[in-house]
Amino acid sequence: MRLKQNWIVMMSKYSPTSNNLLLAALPSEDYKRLRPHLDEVYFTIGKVLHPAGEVIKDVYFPIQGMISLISIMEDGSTTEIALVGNEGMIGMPVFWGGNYSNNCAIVQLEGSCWKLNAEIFKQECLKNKVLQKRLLLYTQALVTQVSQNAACNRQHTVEERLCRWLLSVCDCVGKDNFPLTQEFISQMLGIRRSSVTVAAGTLQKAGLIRYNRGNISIINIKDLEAAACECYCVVKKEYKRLLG
Amino acid sequence: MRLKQNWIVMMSKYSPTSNNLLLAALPSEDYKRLRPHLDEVYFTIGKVLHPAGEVIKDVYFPIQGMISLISIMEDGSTTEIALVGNEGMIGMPVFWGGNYSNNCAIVQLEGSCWKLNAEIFKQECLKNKVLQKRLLLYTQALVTQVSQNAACNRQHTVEERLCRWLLSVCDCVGKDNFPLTQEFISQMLGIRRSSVTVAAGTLQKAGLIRYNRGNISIINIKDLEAAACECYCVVKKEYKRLLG
DNA sequence: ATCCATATGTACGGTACCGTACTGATAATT
DNA sequence: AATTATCAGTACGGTACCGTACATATGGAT
Repeated sequence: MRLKQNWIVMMSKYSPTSNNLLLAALPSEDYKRLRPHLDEVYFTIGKVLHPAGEVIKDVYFPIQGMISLISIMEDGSTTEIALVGNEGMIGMPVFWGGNYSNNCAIVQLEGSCWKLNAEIFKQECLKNKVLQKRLLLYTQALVTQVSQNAACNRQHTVEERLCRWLLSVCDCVGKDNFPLTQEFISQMLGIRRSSVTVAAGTLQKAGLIRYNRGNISIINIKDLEAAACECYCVVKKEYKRLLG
Repeated sequence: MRLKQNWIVMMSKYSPTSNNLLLAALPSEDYKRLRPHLDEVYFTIGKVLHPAGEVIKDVYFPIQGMISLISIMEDGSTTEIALVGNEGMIGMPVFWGGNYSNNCAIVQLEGSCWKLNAEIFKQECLKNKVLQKRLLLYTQALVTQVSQNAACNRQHTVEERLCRWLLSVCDCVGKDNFPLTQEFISQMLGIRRSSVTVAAGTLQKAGLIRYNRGNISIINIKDLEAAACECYCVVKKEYKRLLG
């Protein structure tokens, strides 16, 4: 509850209309036309925005917080495919034309989104060149992230990947501390919970992070970057190039 | 040389104009307008169509053969991100607007492509709704494949992944035997060459495949599917749904 | 026919991570 | 204050895969 109030205070620092970067890039007349259809909704951790394989009824533009796209295998094992913050959008298959995908979208760090009916979004995409262009660039950014994940999962150690992931989360929410249990992280990285404990313990001993019962703080971001695999920088750089 | 002649014989079975499925989906007037700009080029194994990080000058529409998108890490290790055959296109970053990406496109199985100047392609994309729609659907198919790879690399064994990969190659080129060294396969799967030897040996003993000095034959496709991870079917099904 | 380059098979110690289980700490509930 | 639930730390045998090295097979060149 305290956390949520903190967030309301933080909100006042931002524009009251929109701080999703995709929406913010729209010309104001486009935005005005869309505005009546946008509902601000607040989601807490664990909320599934899009279950895998179900037709997407609404798309979401994150304002703060963090949402993960997750692959769930037949045996129930999970792997994070991509991480989406206020630079992006949840529901890209609507833009792409497939209307749904095999991944599920789940809230990792609570926050609010602009909710938009999928059909209205689709109509807007058809006539709005600026939006199209922006969504195509975001598509490439997303593909970059997913590609890097594919290679990273094959090539890098748990500790490197944990560092990378923490840095990404840090960028995504713009804070250096966030509530995340090791259990949750293990599901994102597709590893055992106790593997997270060991890796996080090493990082804690080295003074890079601090762990406190479901709360994690980044202490030394420079060294954390050094301990992370190259994937963090590669993706960050490409996001900057593509989305500015 | 013998192989190449075989291929020329096979060609005669296909339409002489285009058997890339993306191009084939275009209305004939669109295709006619584009046709003068399309050059048929033949590529042999190992040819790099797009180096990582270089602005893409030409896009390619495979007719036969197989092209892989590869991630190359700082230490030189490689991982296949996606596999592209005549259902797809090489050079999607031109469509997406980023103009290049961090992945490189390399020929895995020789064959020919339609080559198209990137600028002309870009102009065509701007005015051609059918092409846009088709490329967006292909985008989602590609994302599906890359996503599944990310999760697969995390969750499945070498043997499962090898089976999956062989089946994918089989679908991609429409033949049940193809020239591929274990060294090459190991680079695609991001593993040691000798790990491929062991896994392929197991499959060979089980009568699923036959290996012969750089040539691999699928003997028992049903059992190979049973030995592969679920990823093969998941991706295949989604390609069918999206691209028909 | 011989040699050589290329491809595959085998071996072996090492290690990163897994599956499982249990213990210990801290917050929430009563 | 006591109890309970949740979360983190630790342990230990097991295994899949790695790095490296060397041996063997095979097709093409001389």
